[in-house]
Amino acid sequence: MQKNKISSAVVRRLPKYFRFLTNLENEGVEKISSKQLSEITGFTASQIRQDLNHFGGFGQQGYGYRVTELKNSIADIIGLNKEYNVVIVGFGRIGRAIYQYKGFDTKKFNVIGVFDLEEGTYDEGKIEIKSIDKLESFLEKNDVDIVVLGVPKNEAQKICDMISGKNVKGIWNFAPTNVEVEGDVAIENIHLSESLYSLIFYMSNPEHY
Amino acid sequence: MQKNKISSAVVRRLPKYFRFLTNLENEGVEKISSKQLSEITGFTASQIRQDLNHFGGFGQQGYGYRVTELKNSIADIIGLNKEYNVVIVGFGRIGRAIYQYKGFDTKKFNVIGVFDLEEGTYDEGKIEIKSIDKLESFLEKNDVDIVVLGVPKNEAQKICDMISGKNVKGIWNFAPTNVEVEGDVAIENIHLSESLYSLIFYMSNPEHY
DNA sequence: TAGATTGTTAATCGATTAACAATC
DNA sequence: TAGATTGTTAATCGATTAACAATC
Repeated sequence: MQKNKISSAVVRRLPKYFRFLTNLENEGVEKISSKQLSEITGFTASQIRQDLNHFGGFGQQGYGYRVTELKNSIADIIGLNKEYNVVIVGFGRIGRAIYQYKGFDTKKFNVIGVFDLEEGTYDEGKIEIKSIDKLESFLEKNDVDIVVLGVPKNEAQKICDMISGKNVKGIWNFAPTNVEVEGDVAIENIHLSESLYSLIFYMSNPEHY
Repeated sequence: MQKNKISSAVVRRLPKYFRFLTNLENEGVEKISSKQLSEITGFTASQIRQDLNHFGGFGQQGYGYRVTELKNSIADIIGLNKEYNVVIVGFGRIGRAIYQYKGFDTKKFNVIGVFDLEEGTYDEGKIEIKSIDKLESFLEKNDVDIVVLGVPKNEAQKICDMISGKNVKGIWNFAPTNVEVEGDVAIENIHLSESLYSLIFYMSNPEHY
């Protein structure tokens, strides 16, 4: 019954399509062809059509795609029209940066808890930081969708062990280590130093860039 | 004369090899086979050998690889044994997080300048924040290898236009937009919302995870 | 020498690109 | 209708995996 898995290459392009289409919408563009989208995104027109057709036919032959309609369809596919309860674990530099990140719609991403080794408050008492000791019971009592992991690498796996069986659906991991969690939990890693090291590789080896 | 380009898939695995080998070294492990490394990393033994052999033969038939030696070789390949002068442009949440990020060796990454719209100081006067107006002349007078872009998306391309022709070798871009720069400059993007959106896609569509 | 494991070539698999029939 | 552009199948390309000879 299960359809073929969407390859991760396609999944990584979906947010890019969403971003470019949002820009086009803001510029007031109403229609776009795969050829035009190709020029903007750098992907081939063929690839764009292939990608979209994994999820359905959003275009009109001879015409192209309606920008707003396609943008909204992609938002639905990704799941951007739902709300998510988020907990930030580890309130160091990265946890704080994520807390205040303005890049995504904060109506959809409710940070309902912030945890760190040290209890306390932050931002003139506006943020209550709870002890990590209380994370497990918090996850049991609240409907947490996403855990943002901003703890040191030694702590990351311990937190993930707490998470399994708590109905958490995704982990956004900033710790520089691979974590595992039991059950149906998606994990997305941001490994900053790996990204920097890739950059340095290309700087050191420009013939491969 | 130019050899075949190393594929980006390989380049992205190099920092992972480096990370796992560093861990192994710290644990006191002296030798490792591609099969053992496969179990640790999740890559196939075949792939690991293929990847390494793009850069030379680092192993010994019948024996395996010496951990420290291989780790050092990979560091050399990536370019981790050199020093880099870094400038941070945009000192908001992300710029600050990167400034204080402890994940990479700060001896090798000298932050020699921090720029923002507003001049000032930070961290009890320890950090001087210069006006972005002065960035261009700073780049001319100093040998800057890497520019970290932590500005809003509308500003990002303007900064990149300043950068071309200034001997900058790499841009680490955190702005949620694609930037371009003339000349032989490597660009590495960290698109936080795209990463989050991928996570949400898999949360919403677990059958594709 | 025998066993182990690399380095490397060949086979397979999957993703991208090209082509074109369908159709607006 | 003619022109344009999608949706989709087929061809190509590149990356991964398998196999094995080389050799420590």
